[in-house]
Amino acid sequence: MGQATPVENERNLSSEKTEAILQGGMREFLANGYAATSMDRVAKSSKVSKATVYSHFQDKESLFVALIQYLVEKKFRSVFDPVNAGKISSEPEFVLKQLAYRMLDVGADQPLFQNFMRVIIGESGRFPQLAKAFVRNVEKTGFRLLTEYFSTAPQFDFKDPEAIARIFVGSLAHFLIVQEMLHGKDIVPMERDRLIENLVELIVQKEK
Amino acid sequence: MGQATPVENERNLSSEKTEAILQGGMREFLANGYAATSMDRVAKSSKVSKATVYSHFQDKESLFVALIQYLVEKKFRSVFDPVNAGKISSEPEFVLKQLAYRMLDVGADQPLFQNFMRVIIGESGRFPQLAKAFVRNVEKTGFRLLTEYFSTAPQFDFKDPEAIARIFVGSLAHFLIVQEMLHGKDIVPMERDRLIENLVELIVQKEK
DNA sequence: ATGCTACTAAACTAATCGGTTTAGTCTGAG
DNA sequence: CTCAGACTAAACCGATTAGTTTAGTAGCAT
Repeated sequence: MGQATPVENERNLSSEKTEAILQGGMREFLANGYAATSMDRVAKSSKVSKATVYSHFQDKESLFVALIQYLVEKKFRSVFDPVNAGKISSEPEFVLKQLAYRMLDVGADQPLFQNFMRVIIGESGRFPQLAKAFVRNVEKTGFRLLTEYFSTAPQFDFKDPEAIARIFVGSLAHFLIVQEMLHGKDIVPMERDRLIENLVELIVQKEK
Repeated sequence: MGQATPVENERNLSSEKTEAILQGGMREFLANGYAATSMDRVAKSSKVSKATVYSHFQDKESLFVALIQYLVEKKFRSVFDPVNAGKISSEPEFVLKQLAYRMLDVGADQPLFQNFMRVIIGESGRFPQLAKAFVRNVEKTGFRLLTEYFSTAPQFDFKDPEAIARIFVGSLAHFLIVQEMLHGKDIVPMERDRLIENLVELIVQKEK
């Protein structure tokens, strides 16, 4: 497998061009997936010559890997971990609902993130290291935040806060996948509020 | 978009060949995705000449669509709906655990199903009608079974059984995606029993 | 001015793609 | 025997692919 590091700065390659290529690569790869994206299109979308693409990145696979690593670490890292979900000391019911809404928001109306997850899952067979990077940075981040909250909030006394965190994140993530990514809105309709209401209630009833 | 119906039986095209092509197509498309699969490889894997492939299916897209429709309706339809999860009249805790184990089993040790879901999600942008077929046949089937159970089992009195069903299926499906498909086992380790135990407890505590 | 280098546009290569065609084999019906 | 049609292997087509090369431009340092 190709290495993830761009050739950049082995010489004076401008990081502006590198950035442009990553932006163009993002548009193309996230819209079409790995195999269906051509390097000519990446170059055109980056407004850079094809030769420049190949002077900044070793080959197609290297560019793709570098791009996904970049997205996973810089751009979508905190998608499941919105900046301090309100006052963390409010009513648990409020905190959890707030958190759930933000997760569904960012997943739903950011078409880029939807395509990003599509590519991550779609290519997880051929690029397992990228899938793992996604789990390490995105999923794990969400789990940790919630596990911490369930462990420390005085209203709760779960014997296994991590498992509860998984159930919380899993319910919402799966909802997002079915309703948005798989276009299930018309087939198995359900208001987000309905899911969130029931999910939070299910968990909050466990209060001390 | 191409039509889903094979050309078969407009003339005497043998359904043995059709079946062989679908099998070969399944191996290739599920392993490599749509764009990265060539028709030459499909023909070779089907042990059939390329010309025969094109006499049974109009083009690549038609074959792919027909294949996924076939898998969605015939092969993986009841994956989330295992044949009558034990005696439906047993203890709810037992019934739910049984159901959860079967869902995780079939998802985990059937590499074909994993690749199938990978392709469905990965191609859901370019083939929305296939994603919808998946939701209609696979997901909805699982939801319905559980919704019915939660509605009719005398031990429960949920005000919104459908939402609870979503939470149940979602938690398990997301677990499957992260642990198996995205190779997260080592990064965010968790025993399936731990998740199932907590999920079932969370729901069963709601008994009348 | 000279030289170095990041860059561009465009031509190029070898391979592969989806799809068609050709020439010929085999089988079963009339 | 004859004929139709399902099938095969292989050649073929034009387009597209990843990647390289070529020729030339622009900026910057000495």
